[in-house]
Amino acid sequence: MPRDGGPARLRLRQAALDLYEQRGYDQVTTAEIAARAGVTERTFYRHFADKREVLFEGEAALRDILVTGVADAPRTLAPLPTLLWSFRSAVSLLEGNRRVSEPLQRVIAATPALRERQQAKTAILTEALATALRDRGTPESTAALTAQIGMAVFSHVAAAWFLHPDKSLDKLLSDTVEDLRTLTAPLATYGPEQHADVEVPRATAPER
Amino acid sequence: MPRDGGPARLRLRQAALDLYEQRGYDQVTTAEIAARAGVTERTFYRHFADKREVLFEGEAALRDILVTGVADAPRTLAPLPTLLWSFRSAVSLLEGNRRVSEPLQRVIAATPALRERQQAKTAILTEALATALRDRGTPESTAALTAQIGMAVFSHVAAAWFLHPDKSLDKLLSDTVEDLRTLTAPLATYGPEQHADVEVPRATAPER
DNA sequence: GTCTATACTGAGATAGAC
DNA sequence: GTCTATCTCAGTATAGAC
Repeated sequence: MPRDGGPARLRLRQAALDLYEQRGYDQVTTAEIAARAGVTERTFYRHFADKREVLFEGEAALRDILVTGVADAPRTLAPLPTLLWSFRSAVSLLEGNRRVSEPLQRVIAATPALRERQQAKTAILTEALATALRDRGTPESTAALTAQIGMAVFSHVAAAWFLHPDKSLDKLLSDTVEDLRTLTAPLATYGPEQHADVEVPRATAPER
Repeated sequence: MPRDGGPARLRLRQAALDLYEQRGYDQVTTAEIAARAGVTERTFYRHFADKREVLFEGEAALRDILVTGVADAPRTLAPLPTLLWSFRSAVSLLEGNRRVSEPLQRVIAATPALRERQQAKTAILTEALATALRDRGTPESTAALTAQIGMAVFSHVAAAWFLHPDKSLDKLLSDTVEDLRTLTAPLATYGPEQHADVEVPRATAPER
């Protein structure tokens, strides 16, 4: 019997993706996936925590690349440029996996339960980036915010890349950074005092 | 039997929060929640789509406030300041619901499945803000990115508010905006050409 | 309101890789 | 020998169909 990462695990992943794509996520049972991979249902659950997790193996690989990128970035870079530097180090990983990630993203987009899981994975990745920033000296107080801004940029680039397969990731990244600069430019004049004279509607608090 | 929003629904929400807090989310069955609320398990599922949804009624109220805030913001404001303006309109909602939202956030934080759902709700809220921005003329291309940046600020403020209950939300918001300005300041010198001479590590593409 | 499919868990046993 | 992947069997609870 092969060890971890062996054929069984890989066959389960491929079987799951195939079946989810053919018939839709909720029309597929874990028993079917296991059968197609040539193992029992219980084995499926020994490899993957649940029916969704089988599609998200690749997230860990991306996370490792990005965290390593942050650790390896020039020490002179500020926090947000550090993240951008790290993103560029993942470009070839993304480009190389397009063949797999495109059908994967289609299946995820079509299934609420899978979208939920992907958002959770993104949150984990964001937290990992925040930790990586703290490890290289970014202050506690801003590491989390920086990571969130960075992930917003990254997600935006990834989304644009699926819509415009012809454009290069490098180009999309610098375009998005340009957008971010434009968006945050008006903050130069933002302050609490500036708005003190503006009528701000105060909603009365219901339940929540 | 009362209609939607009636006592039964409210009792179910309170019963679920109490039980989840006392014994932990996965140690509570929907049958128990229903019994404590004095209804059948079937009634639970008539009111809420699943075991998680019962805790997230308040998200819709927050979403309505924020979307309305965006629609009502002065037309002269740029996209991101529009969101900040909207956030200030929700301050009293948040302050008024602190008594409820604190135990709620504790339960959610302690349960992976509930955190996942909350992230999904945040994603829905982000999309609603992007749509609200588009409705007032923000270009397609930047509305989504703006909404993501805005939600990062909002989440950051909310998190800080739970850690520092003494500080005012208004103060935390302007502090966070100040942080955002500082973070994005170095982008002025960012560009693809600037990094062309820097050695960027290219990872070899595994699976994903 | 009733019935049921199926996602998921636990304990215990086997067997091959090291 | 240990470790780990796999299977068997039995069970519970969620959520959807009727």
